[in-house]
Amino acid sequence: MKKTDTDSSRSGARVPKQQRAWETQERILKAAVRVFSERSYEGASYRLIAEGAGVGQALVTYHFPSKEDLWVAALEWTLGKFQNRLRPNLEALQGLDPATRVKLIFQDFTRFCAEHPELLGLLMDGNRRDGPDLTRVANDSLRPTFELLRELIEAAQRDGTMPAGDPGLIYYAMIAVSCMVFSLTREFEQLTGRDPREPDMVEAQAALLGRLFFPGLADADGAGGQ
Amino acid sequence: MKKTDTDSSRSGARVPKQQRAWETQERILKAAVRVFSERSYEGASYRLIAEGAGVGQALVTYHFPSKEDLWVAALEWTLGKFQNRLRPNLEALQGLDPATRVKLIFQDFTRFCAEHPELLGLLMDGNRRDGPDLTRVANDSLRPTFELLRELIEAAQRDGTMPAGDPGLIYYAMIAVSCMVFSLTREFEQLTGRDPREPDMVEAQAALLGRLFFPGLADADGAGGQ
DNA sequence: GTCTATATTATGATAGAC
DNA sequence: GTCTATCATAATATAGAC
Repeated sequence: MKKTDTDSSRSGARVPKQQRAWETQERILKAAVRVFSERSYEGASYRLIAEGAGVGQALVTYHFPSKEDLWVAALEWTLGKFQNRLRPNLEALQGLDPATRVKLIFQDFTRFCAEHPELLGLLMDGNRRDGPDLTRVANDSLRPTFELLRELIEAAQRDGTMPAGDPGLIYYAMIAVSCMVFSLTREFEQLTGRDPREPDMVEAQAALLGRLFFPGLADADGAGGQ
Repeated sequence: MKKTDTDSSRSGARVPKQQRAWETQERILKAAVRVFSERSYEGASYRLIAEGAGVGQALVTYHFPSKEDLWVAALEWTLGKFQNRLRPNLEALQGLDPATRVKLIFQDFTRFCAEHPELLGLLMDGNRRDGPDLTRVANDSLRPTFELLRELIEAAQRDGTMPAGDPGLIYYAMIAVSCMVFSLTREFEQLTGRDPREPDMVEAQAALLGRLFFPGLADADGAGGQ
């Protein structure tokens, strides 16, 4: 966001202001993600977020002048967390065939969604409003990963290791299977008596995703399929 | 909701009050579903809903004393629409094997979701709040359909015509594939250039659902696969 | 059943001291 | 960068006339 602090070298023992500011921003973002997720975009208020971050309300407005700004930052922060997790995986998987790569990436995304159920809520809130912000997030943050995976999916389809169908629809179907049950937790608990976030359920969900989208692939990875 | 108006037979040409009230309630519910869907639970206001229904704000409060009441009514109204569509299908499909029945029911649900993308938003809003209302809706409106389909899924798994895995997770995976892309419309449009609600995309989505969850079943129904 | 008017509270955003 | 105080607006809900 701000960046470029030449930092403590000149001012001796004093804690550099920019660094304090950055820590504050992180605390605000963390609280913002939680509140946006619990109460939706419109239900989240500067006051609640400031309270959650342990700062004054006006300070939140200082760092994120409008609510939309704060929402974009919160979403990009969450997406960034997954990108940081995806990057090393992509390198480690480079030798493998396309289908296996897609499979392992989405199975990891499933685990990520279990730990970060807030992501889907943030995205759905963005899809309700019509502003230009979602467009920006989609093109800047979502598109690169989407294009990469779409190409892998198409390659896997040519190999015959993934089902036929529009790659965009398949991509979104995998996203859906990965994350939706973790955003309908209460409902699922009410109907089945089980919490989908329990570790064995998460692994069962990852295994199911593998079985659905990669029926021809051996269930190779550690997590057994129920 | 109210019912029992002995009606015009006695009072001549006068329009019975109860019937007017019921029509008003329907107009309110229709507007409520739209506003809840566009602005989420917290962002929807009595004023906006009243405006959309063409009535005064206080009249909405009269028919639905609290916002939660209105949300429950809006959700149950939407769920009722699908139930009414499901019921005749269930009878017509009675002779068929379990897998085919599940498949056709969910493919119809996919089409329903394309026409009613508001459903997922309503449910997700309910899953954020913790009140007793979602519990009530889950047990009263969701559970019967869930139990019915869960049993069919289990039967299809015994036949070997559906993949292995926790039936609850599979049920929610099918729900996810059916409806999520229609609630992330703007994102999908931005990334792929196509509107998932276009008729051919809806049918492609229904066909994909069939291919994913019923790989052993012939693509029998009218809608061709991609 | 439907309306107008209003009480009360909370919101997003700003001003200005430090 | 962070705080306290405040403005203008909009929210849910209620009261009372018709």
